[in-house]
Amino acid sequence: MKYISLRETSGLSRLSPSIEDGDTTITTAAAVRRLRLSSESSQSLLPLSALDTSTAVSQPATPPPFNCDSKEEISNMTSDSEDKMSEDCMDSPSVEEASSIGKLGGGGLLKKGPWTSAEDAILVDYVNRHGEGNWNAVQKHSGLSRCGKSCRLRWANHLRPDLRKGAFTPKEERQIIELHAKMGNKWARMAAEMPGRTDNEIKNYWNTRIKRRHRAGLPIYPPDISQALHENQQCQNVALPDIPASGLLAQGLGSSHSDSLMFSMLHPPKRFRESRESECLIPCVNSSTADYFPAFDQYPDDGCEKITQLSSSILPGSHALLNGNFSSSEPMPWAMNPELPSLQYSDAQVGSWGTGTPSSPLPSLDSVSTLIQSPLTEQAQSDSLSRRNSGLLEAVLYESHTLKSSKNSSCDLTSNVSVVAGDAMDSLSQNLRETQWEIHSDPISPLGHSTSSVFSECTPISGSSFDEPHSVEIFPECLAKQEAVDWVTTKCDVNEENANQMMFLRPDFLLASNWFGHSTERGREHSVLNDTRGTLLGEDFNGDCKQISTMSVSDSSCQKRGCGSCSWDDMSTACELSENL
DNA sequence: AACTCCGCCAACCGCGGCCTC
DNA sequence: AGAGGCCGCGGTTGGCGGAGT
Repeated sequence: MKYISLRETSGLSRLSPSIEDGDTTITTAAAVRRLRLSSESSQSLLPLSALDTSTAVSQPATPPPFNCDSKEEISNMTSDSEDKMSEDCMDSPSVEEASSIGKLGGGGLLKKGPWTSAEDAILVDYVNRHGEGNWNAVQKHSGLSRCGKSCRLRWANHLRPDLRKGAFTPKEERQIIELHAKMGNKWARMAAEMPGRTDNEIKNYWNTRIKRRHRAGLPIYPPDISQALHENQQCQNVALPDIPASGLLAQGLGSSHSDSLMFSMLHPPKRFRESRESECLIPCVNSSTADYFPAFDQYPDDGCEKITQLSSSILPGSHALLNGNFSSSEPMPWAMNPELPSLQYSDAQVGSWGTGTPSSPLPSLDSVSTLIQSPLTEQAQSDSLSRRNSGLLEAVLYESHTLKSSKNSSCDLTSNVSVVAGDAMDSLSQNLRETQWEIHSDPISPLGHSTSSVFSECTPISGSSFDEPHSVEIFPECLAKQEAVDWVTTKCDVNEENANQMMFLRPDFLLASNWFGHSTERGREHSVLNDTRGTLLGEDFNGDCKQISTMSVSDSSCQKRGCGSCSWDDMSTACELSENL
């Protein structure tokens, strides 16, 4: 027989785990009644077997006297809710707090802090009589000195009869991971997928899990999920190249501004009352995820921590993790790679794009959102893990590869350079595919030294969001980069129809063009360009860029188009040129 | 036993969307 | 159209309790 200790004085919430212990699941509302029953018997220990969960929902119109966690409270209980509140507050541990905020109830200042069982009972009673919603009326009509928000939160997180309290089961943990992989930090959506669980629970679980794993230097997601989503990405996001240049630019260079633009455009609305439109954002994940993560069971909870010890420094590029602050609005390290298009391109994508999938429809916003939120992983991680395997290089190579295919003969990109680049890309991709996580520990790029340092000055590129304040704090250059990007994006009126024309705005395209290469030739005029380039891509970029530029300039379809002489401070010219393409 | 550190989690806060007037 | 209220979501905070020293 299990007993619930009633020594707790800070509300019911901390009783819940005890109640939940074992397979028994009862609601907190039921616990209210339990406590009431226990108070009547004046027992300090309540036998669980005596609990009756069936009565949790039906509350009497006038709550009978009930226990407020202490015998003193019991003796002070009256049938009047406000009196109960007063007594409860006087006896509750939050009395100091309550007194510190002034008069309680009756239109006075609203109480804050932990809920007492008396308040819980009042709220439960009110909801049972009037139903959910109209939370501001609770305070008016029930005597509770709590704001509507607080009432709603308390009800939703603790008093709802259909809540499942207690620790997450391994199955639920797996589900959370999968859902997070699919949705990012959409806790409410995740909670909707997990009946009986609240967004707060899930959020807390995730945050603590992230912290734990971060401390352990382990990846957030088990390799299986990474692999599954990676594969998923292959069959989902084949049309990214068709995304307007503005989007890619925003993606590629990221920033608080362009990022927000992108997210406002690409992320589904916060609310999705109408439907679960995103049910199939990642069909493979969504549908019977266990099928897609067959090996995940071997990583219950922290089981996967046993794996990938090889990645001693996980996601060094993730500023969130680096900071020990897991903040949210960014997708998780790999659920958030809107920053660089290159990081979004899986090897398979590159392959599929390279081989051309012209019929591929433009992804829906949701799918794009999914792409941004969930994908990338090995590559992004390897990118971030590997100083030698910058995503930028892949972007350049990819772009070269893509241009070769998409432009066909019109743009003769089938030069040796392109072939070499494509081969290198294939090689790199193959390497990535084969080595998977191992690459993290020893990511020897087939391209040897590369643009490794390109992004070293701006870590967010390797898998984090730009919209975090601390990212700016740590990487002040990002601000300047953002400004440059903003400037570019605002200077040129980009629309989807001109996406191809505006391709030159894509950073990878820029890299492949001779814009940068010519910068030195034009002397001081292009100091701005140099600065911008350095700002955008990091100081170390220059050296690496020369190589890239040299590579690309040789075939330089861009050069033929005459856009090689554009400078960042003359974007109107660039726009004009784009129109003439 | 006393103290500190850390994890967990309930609750608060700010923001933004929706709805009504 | 827009102002205000309501509601929900996501991020953050602070308290509690357990573990470690």
